[in-house]
Amino acid sequence: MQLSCIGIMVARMCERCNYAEMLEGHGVDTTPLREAVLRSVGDESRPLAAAEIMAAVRSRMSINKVTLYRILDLLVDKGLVKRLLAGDRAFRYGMGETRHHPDHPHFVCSRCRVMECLGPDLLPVGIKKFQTKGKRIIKHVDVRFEGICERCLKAGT
Amino acid sequence: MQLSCIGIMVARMCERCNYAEMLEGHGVDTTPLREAVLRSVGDESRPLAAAEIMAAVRSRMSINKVTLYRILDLLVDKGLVKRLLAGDRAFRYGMGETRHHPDHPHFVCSRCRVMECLGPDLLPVGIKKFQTKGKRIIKHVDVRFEGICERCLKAGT
DNA sequence: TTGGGCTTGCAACTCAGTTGCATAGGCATT
DNA sequence: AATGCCTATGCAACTGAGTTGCAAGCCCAA
Repeated sequence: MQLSCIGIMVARMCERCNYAEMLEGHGVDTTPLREAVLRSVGDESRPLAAAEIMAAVRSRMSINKVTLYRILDLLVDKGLVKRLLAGDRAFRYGMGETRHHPDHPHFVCSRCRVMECLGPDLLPVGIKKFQTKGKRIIKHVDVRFEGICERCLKAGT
Repeated sequence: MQLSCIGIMVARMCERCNYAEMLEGHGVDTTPLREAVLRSVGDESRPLAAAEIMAAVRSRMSINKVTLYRILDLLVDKGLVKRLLAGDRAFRYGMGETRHHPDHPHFVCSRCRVMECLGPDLLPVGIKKFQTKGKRIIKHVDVRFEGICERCLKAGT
């Protein structure tokens, strides 16, 4: 990460330009903090709690917690980021759906509360074609697997 | 509800005896408060937030909020009650799985945050046979539909 | 009757997130 | 340059849901 935008082409796309573009593409003016928050979420393979995002952003610049929550609200609102439930009191934040990030279920370890992304293939077939049974409107489905993660299995008795 | 245990047989089972029996059956000594809490959860068709359970119990007897949370912890621990996520910061509590209450997905209205139970038939086929892919152990799957409920659809523009 | 183990209550606390203001920068208009 | 406005950020104080620590009160057994 932190690849130069005008450097030679490398395997990974220039994330820096990318995140700024993503913001603009969703009608959000980019600011250094917004970009840093989105980058912190996007550079991780698993959804993070606000406190983890704050630590990640603070490793590079200074940010107030209120600002962080406001930026997260904004990004969730614009669909760039998804607010996820892990089963404890803290929300997790992961990248919103795009071509590169298709909808997928999550796994939460009930011991260490870490949340992981599962492959979209683990979304049970047919779950996308849920009916609007009754007179309610169904907009999303959220599939959450719970159990013990690999690390805890290795570590614990 | 509140049918007499020694009265004539009516369509519904004697809930009073039932809840006490359920407690004992799960190795929990019954007390008036525990029974009242379990009844409040069991008599509802939808999962309730702690505050709603408190109101329901208090309509019949007095209870302290700490006691309520401790009883809920106990019931969840013993499997009599299930702690559910609605998308806001408050847990919901619904009856645990039994022969009469099979596993089922839930619906949450993103406008009024009310949670409803959906039929077990709405659990996408095959979701029960999820693999223990990788080296993690998967214990539960939680399927949550989100959208706008019937009441809000009628009420709102 | 002494002691231990439960259940319940009260007060104070925690944690994650929110609200209400103040400040500071940017841009447009005068 | 001065004025006004609009947005982004920060600080302090607050909120809501749940938790912790400790003190009764009660029951049963030794």
